[in-house]
Amino acid sequence: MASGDDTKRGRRGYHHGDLKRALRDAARKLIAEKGPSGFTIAEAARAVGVSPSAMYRHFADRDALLADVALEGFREFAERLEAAWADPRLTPLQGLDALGRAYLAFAAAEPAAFMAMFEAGLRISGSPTLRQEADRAFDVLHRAVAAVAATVPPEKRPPTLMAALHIWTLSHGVATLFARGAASRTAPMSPEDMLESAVGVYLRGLGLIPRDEPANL
Amino acid sequence: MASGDDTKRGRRGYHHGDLKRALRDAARKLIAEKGPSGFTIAEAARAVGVSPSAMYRHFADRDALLADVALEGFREFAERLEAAWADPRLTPLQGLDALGRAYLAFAAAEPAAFMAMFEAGLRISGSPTLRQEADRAFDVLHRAVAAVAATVPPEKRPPTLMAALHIWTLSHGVATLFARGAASRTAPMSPEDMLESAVGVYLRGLGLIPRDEPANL
DNA sequence: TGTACATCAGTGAACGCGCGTTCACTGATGTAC
DNA sequence: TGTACATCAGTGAACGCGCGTTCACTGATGTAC
Repeated sequence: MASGDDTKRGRRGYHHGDLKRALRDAARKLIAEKGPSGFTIAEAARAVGVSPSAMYRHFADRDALLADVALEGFREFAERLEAAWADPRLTPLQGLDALGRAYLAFAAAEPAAFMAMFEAGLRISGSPTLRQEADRAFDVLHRAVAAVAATVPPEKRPPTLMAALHIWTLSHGVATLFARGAASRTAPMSPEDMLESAVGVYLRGLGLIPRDEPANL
Repeated sequence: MASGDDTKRGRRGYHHGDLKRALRDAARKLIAEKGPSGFTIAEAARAVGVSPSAMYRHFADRDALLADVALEGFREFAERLEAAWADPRLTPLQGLDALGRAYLAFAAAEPAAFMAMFEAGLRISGSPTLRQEADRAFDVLHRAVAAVAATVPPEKRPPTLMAALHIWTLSHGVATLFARGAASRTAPMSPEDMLESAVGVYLRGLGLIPRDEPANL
C-alpha cells in the first residue's frame, strides 16, 4: 500500500518503472492482433507511451523482443502444463487429459505467445534457455505418459518417449488446426473433444486403456 | 518445336508471356526463403525482371498474390494426395500410409505453399474456391480412412469422419512439429516413421489393425 | 541533512531504406476490312 | 498483303508512409561522504 501510486502502473514520470515488461506486454497484444510479422517496435513504443528508441535499453533489437515473448511464452506454457498435471486428485489418465486441455487452453488464451513460439520462424535450438523451457514443457507430458504407462504391468508398457511425442503431435495438431482456425472445415466437435477422443483411441491402441471399456476418466 | 524460343521461357520482349505464373513462382521462392511476411512485391518483380507495377495487371494486390499461392498450393496438395492414394497396387492400409507420406512430402518439398496455406493467417473459409480445394484434399483422406474401415465387419467400423480428422491432425502435427523444424527436441526417428507409428497405434485403437499383429503394410 | 557525482533510463531528431500503390504513358499484339 | 485501330500488358516516375536503428543529449535516481 505504501509503495506508491499503483494506479499508474509503473509510469512514474521520466522513468517508466518496468518498461521491459510493458514493452513485452504491448508486443503480445500487437502480435495477437496482427501476427508476429505485423508487430512493430514503433507501434509497441507508441502503445506504451515511450519513444521507439527507449526499447534499446532493454532489448538488443526487434528480434530479441520477439524471442523474449517466445521465452516467456514457453515459461508460462510449462507452468500451465505442470499445474494441470500436478493436481493430486486426478488419476494418471485424468491428468493426461487435463494436460491436453491445458495445451489447447494455452493456445487459445495466449495466441501471441503461441505464434511467437511456434510460427515466427524462431530457431528454438538456437538458444539454450529457450530450449530448456521448451523441454521443460515436453517433460511434463512425458512424465504424464509414463505415469499412465505405469498403471499397466511392466511387460505391457509401451516406450514412453515415443508415446509422449505422438500425443504432443496430436495436441499440437488440434491446437493449430482446430483451436486456432486454420482448418478448412469446421470440425463436428470442440477442439477439446477432438483431442480427448483422439488420445483415447490412441491409448487403446497402446493397450493403456482396456479395449472395450469407456475411457473411464 | 515450332512454338518459338522455349529457352527464354516466356520472356519474349516487352510482353512477358506468362507473367502471372512467373510472379507466383517468384513469390513461392521468396516465401520459402523468408516466410510469408518476408515476401515483397518489389522483390518478386525484381526477380522476374519486371517493374513492380506490372503485378497489378494480374493481381489486385499483395494479399491476392499470396492467396493465389495458397490456392495453387491446395490444388497441388490435393493432387499429390490423390496420386498417392490412387495407386491400385496398394491395400487400403498401404494407401493410407502413402497418403501420410505424401502429406509430409508436400510440406517438405513446398514449404512456401505450405506456409501460405496454413501459416499466413489466411482465412480459408473466406474464399469458396480455396475452401473447395482444401476440402478436396481432406476428402481424399476421408475416403482412404473409409476404405480401411471397410476391411472390417460393418458393426465394428468406427465413424470415419472422426477418424479422418484425427489422422489429419496427426499428419499436420508431425508436419509442423518435426518435418519443418519447429520442435524443440529432435525426434528419435524420422517424421515419416513418427507418423507411421502414430497412425499404426491409432488404428489399433480403432480396431482396424488386429491388436497383436504388426501393422502389416 | 546536504552536496557532489556516477549511473541509469529515458528523449527526440535524424538517417537511409524499401515498401505498396497510383498514374498517365507507350510499346506490342491481334483483328477487321 | 497491307493498313487502321482497339486492346492488352507492360513502363517508370512519383507519392506518402512507417519502419528499425543511431546518436548525442538530458532528466531522474541512487550513493558516498
